[in-house]
Amino acid sequence: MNAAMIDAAAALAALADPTRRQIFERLATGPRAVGDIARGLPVTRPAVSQHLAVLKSAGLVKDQAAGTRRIYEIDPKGLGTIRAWLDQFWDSALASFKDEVEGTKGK
Amino acid sequence: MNAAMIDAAAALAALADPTRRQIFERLATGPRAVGDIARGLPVTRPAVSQHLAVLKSAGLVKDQAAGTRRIYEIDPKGLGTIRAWLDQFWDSALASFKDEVEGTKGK
DNA sequence: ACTTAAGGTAAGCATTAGCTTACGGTTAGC
DNA sequence: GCTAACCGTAAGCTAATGCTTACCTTAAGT
Repeated sequence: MNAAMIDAAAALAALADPTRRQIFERLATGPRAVGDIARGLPVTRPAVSQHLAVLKSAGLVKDQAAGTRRIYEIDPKGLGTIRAWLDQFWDSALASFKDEVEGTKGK
Repeated sequence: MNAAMIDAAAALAALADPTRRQIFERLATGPRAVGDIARGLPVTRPAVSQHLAVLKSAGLVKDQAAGTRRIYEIDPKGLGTIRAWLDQFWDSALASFKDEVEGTKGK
């Protein structure tokens, strides 16, 4: 019902791609420019640019102009929405786990 | 480096699909059989079966035979791997957020 | 034994999505 | 002003994937 839950879908879909995760993990070490990110990745720079656009619209990264370069960094907002979405199921998961270790029911 | 981090990829990819999220959310209310899950979803039962296989191999759900029916329920393991993967970036995200509110650099 | 219910699997199809090449726009430096 | 660096966008192609129909197996009920 929350607005955060809605685009938790976008954040999950964004991090589902391996290349996008690589970019995201790379940004975890600190802010970087697009060309710097593309350097060392097995894809071309335009591909990285497209991936960054997806990550940005999912609230996972932020960009910032710096002359002719654009500096990207991790945006905490996207991580927060995913975490909030996961917490929604934490109770159910714990209940399931509790039933398992107790082993009283069903067997 | 952890084994949990490796198949965090599978868990994220599994939850990236909207139908699979619907199934997962439906299971959060309690264990259900396949046909029961398919009832009310806009896809056919075999599609649900395939989705459940993906969720299962990602460690997100567990199944259990009950006569001619199979009861699926949420597996906490999959949620744990995602959470562990997310926590890996929590520090970086907080550092980024900290730089933002301080606003000393860059402006 | 026969029938019915329940569900996994195979084959095939249509859509999506990631990648590349090519191009255009903006800023720094000479 | 001109050139070079940096980056986003468009167009097009290929591979992946989600869905359906059809089939087969297993278990329960009569």
